[in-house]
Amino acid sequence: MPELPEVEVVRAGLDSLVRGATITGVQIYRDSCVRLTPGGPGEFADAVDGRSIAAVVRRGKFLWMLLDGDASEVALSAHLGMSGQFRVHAGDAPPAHRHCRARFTLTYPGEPQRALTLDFLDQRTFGYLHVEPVTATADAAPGGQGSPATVVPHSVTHIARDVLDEHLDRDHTIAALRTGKRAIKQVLLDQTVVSGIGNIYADEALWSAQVSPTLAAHALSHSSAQDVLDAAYMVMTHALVQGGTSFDALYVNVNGESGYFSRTLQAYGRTGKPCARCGSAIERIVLGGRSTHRCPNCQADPPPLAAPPLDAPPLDAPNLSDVRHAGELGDLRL
DNA sequence: AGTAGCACCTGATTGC
DNA sequence: TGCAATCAGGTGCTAC
Repeated sequence: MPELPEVEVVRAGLDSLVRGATITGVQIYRDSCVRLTPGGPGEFADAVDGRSIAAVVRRGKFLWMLLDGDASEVALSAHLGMSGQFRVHAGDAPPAHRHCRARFTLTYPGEPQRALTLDFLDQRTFGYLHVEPVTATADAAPGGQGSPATVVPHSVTHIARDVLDEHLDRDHTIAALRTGKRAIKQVLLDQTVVSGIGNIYADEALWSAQVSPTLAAHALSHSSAQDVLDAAYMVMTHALVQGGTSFDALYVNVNGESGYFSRTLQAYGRTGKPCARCGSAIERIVLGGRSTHRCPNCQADPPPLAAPPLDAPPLDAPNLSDVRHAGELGDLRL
């Protein structure tokens, strides 16, 4: 399932391929893939046809193309849901795939020979496209004073900055993670607290920080909250680097089940297998209707006051200085 | 205000 | 073998 690292891989791939292109054709194969647009697919197609793509931007799992046009700037927003993919075809495009929900024809001003076909595929149809105005905001994250001005689509204004965002208000995020009666895992999945964390990486971050997913947020210590946030950063960072290395420029694959990161998962999906730290069997519980995986020993609830030493070697954080977020329009190479 | 629960949807897997 | 039930997931909406 696409979470922040996978979406960033898609964003980077799309940005390198479609920036500067003009949308000269739109086909919608499944009307319901267009959402949050009152006029439906017709309005969507009319709004994006003829516009050029200035950049591909992301916050958390929300992705959008900034469109230049003669009217005010708008965004072609996309959410990949559980199974969304973008695929780019150079030259003659094959017939639309069975799961293709929308197809865009792209041309390049001054390069009449150059054209691309951009397909939006989505097997499970939780993903969607829409077109909407962008909004300048000091910071979409609640309480994030002092962050630089940012332009985000209207539908993204309530989404917090993500774990990899250098302007994430760390103190505010830690405080938010320690607020409320909800289990800490449910707070981690709340995209208005901190964005980009999905079910898989929430389990991984909590395993790494040795925090029980069922612990009430208000019972989380300040240092444990720091550990959880740091662990989320590490897990996301390593996934991003692995995803980036396997990325094919003309096949922008975000199918989480392709598993480029699954081999390094320590908790998610490992029910019954030994914990890499202590050997206890990883257990599966249901929390908020979502499957949750934890080590019953080193993620005991309540957590041990003195955490046992880590056997696993510490992770080194790769350099993320070239990961681009909303409002930052530099080049990116993975 | 904060929280819980459900709808949305398809394909793979499991159970009978 | 074939059918039915279950499961997976993120987000937005509604209800409490």
